[in-house]
Amino acid sequence: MPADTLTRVFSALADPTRRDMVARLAEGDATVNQLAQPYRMSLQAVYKHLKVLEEAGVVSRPPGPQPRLVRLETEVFDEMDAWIERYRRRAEERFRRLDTLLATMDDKKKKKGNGHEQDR
Amino acid sequence: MPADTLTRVFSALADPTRRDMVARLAEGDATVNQLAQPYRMSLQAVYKHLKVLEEAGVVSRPPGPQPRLVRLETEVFDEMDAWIERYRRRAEERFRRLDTLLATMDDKKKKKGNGHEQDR
DNA sequence: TGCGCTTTCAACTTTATGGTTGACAGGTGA
DNA sequence: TCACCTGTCAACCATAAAGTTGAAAGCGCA
Repeated sequence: MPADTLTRVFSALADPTRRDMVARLAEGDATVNQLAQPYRMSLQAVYKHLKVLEEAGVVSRPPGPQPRLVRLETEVFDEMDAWIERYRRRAEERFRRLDTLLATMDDKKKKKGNGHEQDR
Repeated sequence: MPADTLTRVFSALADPTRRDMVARLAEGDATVNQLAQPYRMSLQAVYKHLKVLEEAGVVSRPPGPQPRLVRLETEVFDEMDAWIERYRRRAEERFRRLDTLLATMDDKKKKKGNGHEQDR
C-alpha cells in the first residue's frame, strides 16, 4: 500500500511538531541537533519526524560533510496548494450560483410570502 | 489535548477516502447515503469519516428535513492555504537570495577554478 | 589508530485511527 | 399506528503512529 504523495504530505503536516519544524526550516537550513533543540523528546524521535517529512518530499537531506543539513523543499507545497485551490474554487463557484438562485427565490418570495429557514 | 484547527484539518485531509468525499462535495451537497454509495465500507464507517471532517470544520451538516445534507465549508481551506503560503514564500525568497549568492560565487569560481559538488 | 559525534536501526509500549457489527432513536408516509 | 429508512451511538478489533531505550554503524579529526 504505497500511499500517494498527497496522503503523505497531508499526514506529515498533520503533526504540530513537524509543522513547527517546517516553520523553522523556512528560516534556513539546520542540522538535526539544531532542529531537536527546542523539543523535549529524544533525538531519535526527531529523526523519525524528519524521515516522515523526507518521505513526503517536504524536506531533503543533501549529502555533505558530517553535520548534515536539512532543507525545506517547496514543490510538494505546490501540489497541495493545487488540490486545495481546485476544490475551494469549485465550491465557491457553486456558492455564487446558489446565491443568485436564492436571490431569485427571494424575488418570488416577496410576491408569494413563503417562509424558509437557512443556517448561519 | 484539544488539537488545534490546523492539526485537525491536515489530518482530516490525510485520508484518501475523506479527500475523495471533499472532491464530491465540491460538486454539490449530498446526504450521508449518497456519499457512502461508491465505497465498499459500511455506512457507519462513512459516518465516522464525516464526523472527522465536520470536527475539522471542513464540512457542515445544517439541520433540516430528514435526509440531512452535508455541505463543504471553505473557510478552513483559507487557513490551511495561509499556512502553506507563508512558509512557501519565505523558503522561496531564501532560495532566490541563495541563487544570487551562488551566482556571485560562480563569478569568483571562474577566476579561481574551485571545484564544488551540489546535489540534484 | 582510536575517540567522539552524528546518524540509523531495532524492539517495545501506548495511544490514535479506520474499520467492523449490533442496537437504537426519530421522522415520513402508507 | 406501524413499518421503514436514515442517521447515531457504543463496544470491539487490528493496525499504524509517536514516543521510548539500547545498540551499532559511519565520518572527522587529533
